[in-house]
Amino acid sequence: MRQVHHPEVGEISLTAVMGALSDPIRVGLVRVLADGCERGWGELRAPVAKSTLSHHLRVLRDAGLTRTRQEGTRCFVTLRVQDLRERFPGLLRAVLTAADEQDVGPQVSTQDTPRPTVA
Amino acid sequence: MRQVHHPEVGEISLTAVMGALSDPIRVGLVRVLADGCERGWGELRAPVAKSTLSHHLRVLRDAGLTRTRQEGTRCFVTLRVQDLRERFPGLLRAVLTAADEQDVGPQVSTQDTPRPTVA
DNA sequence: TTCGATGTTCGTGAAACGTCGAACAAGCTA
DNA sequence: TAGCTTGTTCGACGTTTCACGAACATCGAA
Repeated sequence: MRQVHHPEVGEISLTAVMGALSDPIRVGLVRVLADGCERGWGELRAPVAKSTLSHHLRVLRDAGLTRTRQEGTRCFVTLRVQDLRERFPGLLRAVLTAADEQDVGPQVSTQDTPRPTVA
Repeated sequence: MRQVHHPEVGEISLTAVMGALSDPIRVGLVRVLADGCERGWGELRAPVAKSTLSHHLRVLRDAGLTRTRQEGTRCFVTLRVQDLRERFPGLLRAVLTAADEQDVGPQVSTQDTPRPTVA
């Protein structure tokens, strides 16, 4: 399809990351990817049209939160856990903890392994 | 002028906070207020019209990041450090560290004239 | 080569955002 | 009372965001 751009670790902007995390669907996506494992694009489930999902994944990618890898016609998405830890120590953990607590973006899941509901 | 609304600690939404922190000027304001001390509205300096500054302070207040107190015709603003720590442990520190590192919102400052210390 | 699957991009609206200046409201002060 | 100070609100403007369906590009399979 097209080679996409990923910002370098040093280029990841705080305000861009904050903006990316200001939408419940995107926070839901981050939660799904939180374990650092790669997920297939088509595996992701969100209550929006696929063009909209593509848009959200693009925002996350452009902000430097995720990395997209292409393989044939398929895409795989990863949360840039290590890069984020390096650039913003403590931020990811704080966000994920709060997101779990408030159950942000609950309708986002993966086809195979739905996220367990937090007690 | 008007009684403003401040969300309770338990009502502070993660996505609202992230959205509030997605603008450099607002991050600059948070940096200025980071020590937890109260600042006078008129003491704040930012490269925008006062109506715009009022808008930004409103966004911060509505998101639950700051508290506004009125005294006569003047307003005083505080960062809700304790509330934020309680609601989002580790978040504020991570954000401030990154904001300092990237020098976000550098044009925001306080007028460094002596001001009445508020107890 | 043709077909189907997979994401991206485009075109289009509706809504939200950031910005400004002007007008306003509330409280001091002369 | 009048006038000044302080900050909010309003209306306007242009930009950006989010949403959708349709069209497109690319690759693997038939």
